[in-house]
Amino acid sequence: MTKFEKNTRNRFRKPERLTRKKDIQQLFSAGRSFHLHPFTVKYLPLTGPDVLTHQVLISVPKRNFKLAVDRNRLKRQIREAYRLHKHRLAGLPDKYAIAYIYSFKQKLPYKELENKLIASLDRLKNELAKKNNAS
RNA sequence: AGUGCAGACCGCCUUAUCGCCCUGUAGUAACAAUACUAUAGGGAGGAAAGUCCGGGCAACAUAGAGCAACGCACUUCCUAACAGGAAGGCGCUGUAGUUGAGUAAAAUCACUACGGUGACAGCUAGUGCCACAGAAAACAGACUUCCCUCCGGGAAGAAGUCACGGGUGAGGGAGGAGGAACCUCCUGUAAGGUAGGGAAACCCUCCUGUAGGGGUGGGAAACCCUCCUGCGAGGUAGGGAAACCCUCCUGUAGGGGUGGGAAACCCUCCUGCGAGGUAGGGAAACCCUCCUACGCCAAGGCUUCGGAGGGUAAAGGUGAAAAGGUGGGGUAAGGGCCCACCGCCCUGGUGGUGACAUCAGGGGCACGGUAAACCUUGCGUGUUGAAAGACCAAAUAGGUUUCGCUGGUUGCAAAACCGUGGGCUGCUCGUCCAUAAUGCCGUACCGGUAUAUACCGGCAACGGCAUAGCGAAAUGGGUAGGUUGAUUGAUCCCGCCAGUGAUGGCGGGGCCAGAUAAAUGAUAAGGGUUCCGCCAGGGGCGGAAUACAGAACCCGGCUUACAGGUCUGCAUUUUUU
RNA sequence: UGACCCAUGGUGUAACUGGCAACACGUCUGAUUUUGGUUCAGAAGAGUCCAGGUUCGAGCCCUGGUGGGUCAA
Repeated sequence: MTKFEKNTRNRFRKPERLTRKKDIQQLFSAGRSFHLHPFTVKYLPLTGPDVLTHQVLISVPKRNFKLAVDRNRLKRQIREAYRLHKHRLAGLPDKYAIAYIYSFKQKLPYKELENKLIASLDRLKNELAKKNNAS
């Protein structure tokens, strides 16, 4: 157990974000993915000695939302929801790079976003657990 | 109070919980770096947007000048700079004014006041374009029209028509006479006259012309002959006018009066005569002007068409636009041909820093529009942009070039020490790491062969060369990171001063985001503002809305988007005083 | 972040130096055929992405905006 997961307060700091360009390219070229209504989720195991936690990337395409204000607000709301519910991913042996892509053309209220994100987190955990058992 | 326009400004607030980014302080991980924890402070905009201009900053380039390319364009000022701003000029335009001109009243023009608006250098530097229509679309002149002259009187441009048109026209002068008729003489003209008889009105006769009619006249016909009737030989025209006549006045002679008076004489009436009158009227010869029949003279005239030569550009109604405009004079007709006013151009004076304004003189006018057409003129711009650029470390990885080193002592060896080189992200100290060959040539030396020259071998000394290794530096390329650039600035607030103002100066105070796959969020509660509905009228309850929009190196502008609100000015409407 | 291009009938494209927005396919109607296709004849269908300006006149020139696309890294 790392010190980040030990923390009972739901924080979301810099190391939990996916920032390395190489990792991002790797994730988008080799990662597995599934779709759950507003989100498209991609994930890939992370390797390396420095990895202490899952790393998350949140993206809202410019194609669907022209105004920067709308994109920023959606990303902030998704990040807030992830911050409050990321503990549902605890207990996995490996650490993963995860990309949340909001692929819906209309804005959703925060409550709905939160519910959908919880569902997507549960499904992600199940898929990962299944994969580990199989291997 | 409402509405509209213009300008300036604000552009939701508070609390709690969970979070994010930056900075300071303290603590923990030995220091540092870094991370975590605690705590304090700060954390999107008027447009952060579009990326349309301008600058700072940085790298590279650069002798100077020019060309090209791009941009700008009324003036002066502000500014680091600008395509920005301020003030002004000019053009266009809105409202108001009774101020002036103008009109019947208006329209309209000018002026004044308050605004709005303009990519506002140059088409009298050049080139290009101006569809259709129209005679013509830009050197003005071709066409139509208009005007003049000529093309013909017995010859010719053609045809038609008419004697209509142009002159002359009741001539002029001298003598006789009051004057006319009349007579004599003279004279002018292209022509310039009015039959005979009678005194004359007028009548008669004749000639001629013309119009109409008749003829059992002629003739083939054209036409001729003849007869009858009508017309023509001046004017009811205008003005003047002698003789003469009448009236009146004056004079004179005679006469009358039952007029006056003593008388002289006076008054009045009648008649005659003569002379006269600035008197009145009539009369008309005649004169002047005008008109005119027939005749006469000259010549054809007029109209239309055509031809030749010339004048003119006013007219042509088309077009978005037509060759200065309006009016008058002038002309054969016209024209800036001339003139007045307006416009335009040139020159000069005055005022203004200047754009420009105004005044005077000159030019008669050449100058259509289009430069958001090419272009010309003036001014400006080196190129590239923070993913620019600078620094650091890693993989002790490679390429190329240059330089340096590949030693010494102890020791059997391992190893140690000295020296040398390098690292520890600036220097010193300190500490750590490395210190790894061989060949060839020459010189000297040693050994051998050899009488000597010479030859062979060795070499731990010196010098040189080659390869290899190690190190450093430079350079070029690749991979993935970090720090910096990068937040104290053409800064913000307040006050004073200068300036019409944009703005600038001085003084005091403040520090106000700094992310980098990229920070401002979520939840809850309350409030504010606006609108709607209900209760009801101070107010309360409920519902809805709360815009446009998110920093990315930093500034100055412009443009675009925007719920709602505040202030100021102007205009207008209503109510109250 | 920087550089650049495009927008015209339902679709794909023209319109040269500013002067009546053209062509093909498609659609519709009629003819030919037993019917369909082919073929032939004819017709309809736009005001040029939006707003403003320059000009007598704008698809074209200028300014601002909207949408779409390409390139460099």
